[in-house]
Amino acid sequence: MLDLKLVRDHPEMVLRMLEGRGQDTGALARFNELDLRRRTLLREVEELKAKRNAASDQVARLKKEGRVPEELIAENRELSQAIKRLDPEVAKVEDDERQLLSGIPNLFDDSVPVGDEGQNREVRRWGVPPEFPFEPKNHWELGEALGLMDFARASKISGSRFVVLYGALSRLNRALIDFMLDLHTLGHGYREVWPPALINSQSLYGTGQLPKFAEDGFKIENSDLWLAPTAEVPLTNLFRNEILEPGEVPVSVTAYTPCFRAEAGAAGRDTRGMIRMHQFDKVELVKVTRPEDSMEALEALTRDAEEVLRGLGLAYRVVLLSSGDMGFSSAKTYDLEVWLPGAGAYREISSCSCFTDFQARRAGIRFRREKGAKPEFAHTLNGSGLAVGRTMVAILENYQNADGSITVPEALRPRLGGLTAIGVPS
RNA sequence: GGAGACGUACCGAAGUGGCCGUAACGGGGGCGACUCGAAAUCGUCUUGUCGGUGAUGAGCCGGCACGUGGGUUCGAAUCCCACCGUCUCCGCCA
Repeated sequence: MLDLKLVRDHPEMVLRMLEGRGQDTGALARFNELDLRRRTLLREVEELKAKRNAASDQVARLKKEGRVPEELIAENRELSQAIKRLDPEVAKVEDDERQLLSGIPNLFDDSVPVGDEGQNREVRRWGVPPEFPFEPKNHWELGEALGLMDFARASKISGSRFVVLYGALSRLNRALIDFMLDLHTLGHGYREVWPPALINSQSLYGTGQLPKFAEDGFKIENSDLWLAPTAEVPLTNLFRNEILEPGEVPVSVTAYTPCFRAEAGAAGRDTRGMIRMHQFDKVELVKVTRPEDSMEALEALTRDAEEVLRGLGLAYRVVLLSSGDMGFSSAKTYDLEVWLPGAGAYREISSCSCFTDFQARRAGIRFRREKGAKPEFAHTLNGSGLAVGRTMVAILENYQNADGSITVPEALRPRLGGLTAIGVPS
């Protein structure tokens, strides 16, 4: 959520942002109208309340003297009735304004290229896409041929966009989670967290998934709980409505969770394979920083995510997203795209974003610079470190051999009991 | 799931219709005094938010907040209702 006063006093900034994101700018005019109306009403009702409070004190004083000021009480009754009429009106306008404001996306950083997807900018590449003396296969062809990846039975159990993994692939999935968590905790100084995977609507509101993106989530029936779409939600909401003391900032936390997404708008896209699932595993990185440190923290967080790909020897590139391609809450986003030989393309495997104070304002995440100082909104960041399913996809496609077996990346071998290849008796 | 108790500031906790909300009392923390320094002691300060007015500062004026939301009342932390959470006991259970 943007700062109310910023929207009020600097509409030109908001306008530029909405245009850059390719969004309807009408919200701004509606906001001004509502804000003016709210403040007018508020003044009116607050004046009445001040009068009533003063009169009530007066009643108390007179009663103490043994008098019963019938007239004053009658006057006050009328004041109260007027307040009772106005209060719901104020509440309604406040609610409308909040709803409108919470539907306005975040301002984007000056370094973000303005425009649509075509303006996305590759900032660096790492590694060399492997050459194959044969036609490289898709991960699902490889996985199914090995008998270790089963979409048919997943569909029987659950439906489309689910997968069953067996044996070495199931173990590879587990090893990847372990590898990533160890790298980030032991190597990059993150604190490991094991959070809930069912999340209440307040928390989803705090990170910006609600109210705008309700159709992307799975909601539990007869309950206020949702399946977590990403560990970003529980990790960031760890600090919701809290004031962090000077020594506690910056915060770096990481968690593995299963993630659940309805993929409502993705009909027909990535229908085959493990790229776009209703359920997938992800290791997430979250940071909470002081405002002046957040852009540098985004660079650090992105590098932390890149380290996973480097450790696994997977070629990738880093893409700075344009204003029109960025997420709703983000001020600046780097996507990590891994090379997939089966697809012959770089595909997103991590998205690292700085949300400035946008989530912090919604979620009430604040900090103090010094003991006793006034609390300020912190900045929040997150990134995938990495999406586990897509990492497995990348390993299968990049490490495939002519006979359909998969070489295990060196870094993972200790976690797979020394296994060097999947699919051939060694 | 059933029964009971509880929810007030950074922590503990008092307050049972107005003189009780920065909010008693205790602790913690900041600043100061004493001290060569420290401890002990003493003094003092320690919520946030919205609106108005200032300059988007300081200050001042006002509204709101005693888990959340309603209700009763001229007036609610206090009485009533619903919901949420915590604890204890019982039941069930990986």
